[in-house]
Amino acid sequence: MAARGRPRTFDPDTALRQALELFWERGYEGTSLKDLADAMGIASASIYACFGSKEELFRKVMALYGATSGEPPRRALREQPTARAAIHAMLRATADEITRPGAPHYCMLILAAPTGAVENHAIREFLAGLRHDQFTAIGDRLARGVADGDLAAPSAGLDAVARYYTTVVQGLSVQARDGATRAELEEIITCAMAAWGALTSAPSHI
Amino acid sequence: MAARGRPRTFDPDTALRQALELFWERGYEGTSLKDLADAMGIASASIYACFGSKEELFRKVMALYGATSGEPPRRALREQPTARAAIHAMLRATADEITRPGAPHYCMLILAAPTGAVENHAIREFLAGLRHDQFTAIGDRLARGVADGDLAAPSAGLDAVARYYTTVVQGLSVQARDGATRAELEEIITCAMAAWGALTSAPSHI
DNA sequence: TCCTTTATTTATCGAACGACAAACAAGCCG
DNA sequence: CGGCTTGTTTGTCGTTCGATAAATAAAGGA
Repeated sequence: MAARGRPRTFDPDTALRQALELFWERGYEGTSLKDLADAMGIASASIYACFGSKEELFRKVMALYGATSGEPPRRALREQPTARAAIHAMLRATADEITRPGAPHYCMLILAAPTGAVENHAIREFLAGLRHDQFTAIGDRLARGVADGDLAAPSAGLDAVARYYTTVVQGLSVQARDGATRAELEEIITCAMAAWGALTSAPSHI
Repeated sequence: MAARGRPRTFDPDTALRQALELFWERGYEGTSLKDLADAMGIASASIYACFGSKEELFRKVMALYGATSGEPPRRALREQPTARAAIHAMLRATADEITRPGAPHYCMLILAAPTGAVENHAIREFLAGLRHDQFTAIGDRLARGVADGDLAAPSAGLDAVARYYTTVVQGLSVQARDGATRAELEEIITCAMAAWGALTSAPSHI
């Protein structure tokens, strides 16, 4: 418990946030250890001592990212009363996050490392796993809607609808990256939600 | 006209196709000149002599990519008789291309270089421009539908609908990258087209 | 034939890459 | 204090990066 040895001269949480900023700006392979060390204000050897390696640092960065930027969409899915409202609010929360002033306009899960050198295959798998979690969360929320009675089992299949809205989330990220405004994302979301009525047969009293 | 000097010992078109394969597998930054030279069967100096630089080679690769993989979706937009059929066929042609056996399952315009090092900004801008062309082509096709009388001007706005279907195309690429099958992409497309009726008010006799 | 032109080979450039070893510094504990 | 533990600094490891200069090779034209 007691602090043995020489104390750290930097705050790991602060350094992690600075690493997040840089990885977010440039993606995984586009960010070098020298860039990171400069931005974090420490030597690269301290990165290894504190965080393990570039890859482990990135994984910790993504944990922070998920706990911050990922929370509003997750909360929307969790707290909205109906499946339809949850999906709609999740899309809007996503749009908020990927057009936030002062941060890069895209979702790191989707665009931080979609392709790259062979030796970074593990990172791509890691991100693909997180994307699969997104899909699962959406599918689970739809299933809850069925259980709650606010959503009739869609004729298209729950998985198909979940995959569709996952696709919209992922497409939104590319749109934001290409400079789409929050208002333009809202229009896209309106279009995407226009499919809801045809996809589902929600009881009319909801 | 006459072939002056020592003739080339390799076929630039073949070499370009081999470069396309490698860039497609690994993205722009993930592919090194050594990788390219090995795959193309020539020395890196010959790449510079024939193609200029890594960046110029990539631009030529993308021209080839657009002329081959890009053609079926473009043809769908061009040749289908109504806007609705054109959008639907374009989405299905896209799905065909990004699940083609023997090729990576994603669209290079979207995922070959969405993020990266600062010095490769020009490449990202280049790809962003090609993505904008996609959006424009979709918007133009919708406008033609209005002119042809098979599509009433959508209340949501033509641009919004065009941006929506562009978003779906881009999301499909991430889905394919994550292992979605052609059948699963078809389900997504069905969901995306389910919005059409609500977005537009096509004359019922079409 | 020899000159010009173009292509290929070979070798290498300086810089940056991720990663780490060794030496030094700063705290607690006995 | 003197040892122990931990963090930081410094320097450098071997590799790879994109890019090119110089030397060699193979064709046509005079």
